[in-house]
Amino acid sequence: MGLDDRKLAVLRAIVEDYVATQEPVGSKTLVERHQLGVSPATVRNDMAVLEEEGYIRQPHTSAGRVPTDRGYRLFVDRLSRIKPLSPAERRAIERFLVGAVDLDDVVHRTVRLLAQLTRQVAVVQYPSLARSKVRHLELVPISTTRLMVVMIADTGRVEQRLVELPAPVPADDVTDLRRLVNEKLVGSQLAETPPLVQALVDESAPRLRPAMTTLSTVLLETLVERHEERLALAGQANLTRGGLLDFQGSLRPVLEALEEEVVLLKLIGETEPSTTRVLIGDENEVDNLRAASVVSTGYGPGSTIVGGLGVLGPTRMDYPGNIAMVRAVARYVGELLAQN
Amino acid sequence: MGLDDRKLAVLRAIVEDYVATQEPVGSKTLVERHQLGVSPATVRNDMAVLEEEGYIRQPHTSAGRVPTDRGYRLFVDRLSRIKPLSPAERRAIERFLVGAVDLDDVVHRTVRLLAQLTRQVAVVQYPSLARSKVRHLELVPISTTRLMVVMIADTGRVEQRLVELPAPVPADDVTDLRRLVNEKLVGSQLAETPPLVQALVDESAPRLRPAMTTLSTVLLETLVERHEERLALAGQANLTRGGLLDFQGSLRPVLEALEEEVVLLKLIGETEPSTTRVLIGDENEVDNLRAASVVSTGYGPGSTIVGGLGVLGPTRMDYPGNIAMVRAVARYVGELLAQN
DNA sequence: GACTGGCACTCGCTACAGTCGAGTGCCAGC
DNA sequence: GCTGGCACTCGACTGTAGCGAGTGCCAGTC
Repeated sequence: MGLDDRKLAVLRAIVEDYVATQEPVGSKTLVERHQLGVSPATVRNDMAVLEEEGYIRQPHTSAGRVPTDRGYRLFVDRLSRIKPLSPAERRAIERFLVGAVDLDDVVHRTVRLLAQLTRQVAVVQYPSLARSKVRHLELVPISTTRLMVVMIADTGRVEQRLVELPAPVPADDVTDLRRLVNEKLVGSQLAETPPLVQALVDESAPRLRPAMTTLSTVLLETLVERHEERLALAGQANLTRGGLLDFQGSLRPVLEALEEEVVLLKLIGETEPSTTRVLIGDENEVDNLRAASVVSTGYGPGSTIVGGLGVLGPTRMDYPGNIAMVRAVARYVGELLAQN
Repeated sequence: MGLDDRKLAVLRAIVEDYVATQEPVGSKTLVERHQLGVSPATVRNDMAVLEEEGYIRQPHTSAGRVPTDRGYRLFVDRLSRIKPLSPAERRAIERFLVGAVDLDDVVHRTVRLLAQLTRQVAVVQYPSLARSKVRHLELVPISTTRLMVVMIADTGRVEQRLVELPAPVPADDVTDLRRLVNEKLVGSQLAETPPLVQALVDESAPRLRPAMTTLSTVLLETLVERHEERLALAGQANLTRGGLLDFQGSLRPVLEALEEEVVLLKLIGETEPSTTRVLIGDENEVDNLRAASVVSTGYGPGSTIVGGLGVLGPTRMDYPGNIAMVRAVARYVGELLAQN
């Protein structure tokens, strides 16, 4: 494990060159491009050690070296500093996000912005319902036995569901139902509503009981259990950059994984708060994405986190740059949400 | 132009074989696989004519023949019968679509179903707002100067927008506003609302005038002018089937085109009612999709049309099969919508 | 002891030649 | 008008050879 400073410098140089050129890098070109102050032969010795330790490998005997997942990991953890954004990028972010009129708009703009800045596939999770509070519940009668439930969350998210009532409910009763659910649920965290919803049924007048029961089932189902999470995706065309070299020639598995919302949520769904997470190659547990890396972070108004966002690309990506972008975009989005 | 029956049969055989095998088809294999009742030499003569007329071409001298866009066009128009669905497919459609709880659900299930059945990229347009009628407008006060406008359309579509009011509006006034907009707009076709919305401003009491003006602007903006159209996409991974042979080796342009909602809408946005539209290769006007074909149709409850859906794939696709699928799915979705 | 220059070796890439065979166009004959 | 036959084309594949980038190792130097 004894990697002295120069060996680390060599690894850094290899990663940087490989990311830039997309070609295995050899000892000679390495000393030419970076001022390592030693000869190619020395670098070769260092490379041999790095290879033994599993940080780099040779695609075939007598080709240059390529970083392994482990090498990228070391690079990200210890050898790179987050690249500050250029003024142009900073401006792009601001310009892109002002003028968003509602949450949908914010999410869509964000995901496109991120895809454009990083030139990778971008993913943005809508603010998680589980982390949202109920701001208002509206019941709109569609017919006497049909109700449209519209839930507005404090994060700006709006969900609706059609409810089929067991029996006709007069308009006055709908008013009562509306008052009751709002009194009870507004302001509460969605993840914690189940007991409240249950109480709602227990406490409501017998007259309202059947309707309330149905309503509560739907509320629980839609808002808490079911496909509560949504996300937006952009920049899939970026996967085709770098010819077919990345992803060993087949985009298939990657495209398939991108169609699975569950998979993506697991990847960018925030775990630890406010740090930027980097998953490199094998580290993520999706088989189809063994050749991909993910950079993600949480976002939200102020210091709270309501959802995740990130980018996905080949392991051979510009980590410092992408990490910087993801963070910056997350911060801007957070500010935007805080304003509402 | 004089193509006798046998020449047409040869063309049909070429298309079918090429679609199935993905390889240029020669005269000998053709007579072996189809009972044409003539010798390879004769077929060769016919092929020469077909080539002269532009229906087929040779990738290189002395290879087999491949249909041109023009050849596919003739095939679709005159040489193919729509393939009836297999019972399994029929069942798959039914099973997939029952249990959809709301419009979002219907659209998502539909697009996945279509992608799975056809093994192509599927696109489903949400019911167009322009073709929807207003069922209900809800105004939810978020704060004294903020209003959430929720519009529920008869097609099940729900749109919301945040409105920033010029001055605080008391709760009673909100009630009045709600009553007014609903009285005026419910039941009207969205495309025809602009004059109604204008009238709304003119007729409202001076006290409500400022709020109503803002409200009307937003209504017009969101519901009529702006991104009124939405769509869902699935099956992009299917583009990678057939190796890199389709799309001459580069998915890039296709993936890019698929990210442009406007482009897709133009492709599947219905024009003539209720017919199935087939655009082959060059026929569609998007440069990036010159190598792709689109099969699309309109759908809606009963005989009205509220949106479009379709599939996109290489020109070398199973037209009869895909046409059948697209039609069948559109019909089922229409029935589903009619039930609501 | 660490670094360096030199050297033999590996091996993928490219170019080139040769062969194979699927497929064609044409033509004479039925 | 169809057919069998035939010469021809040309891409795909195979094998060989040379090139060159890159390596590992070793002996020599500071």
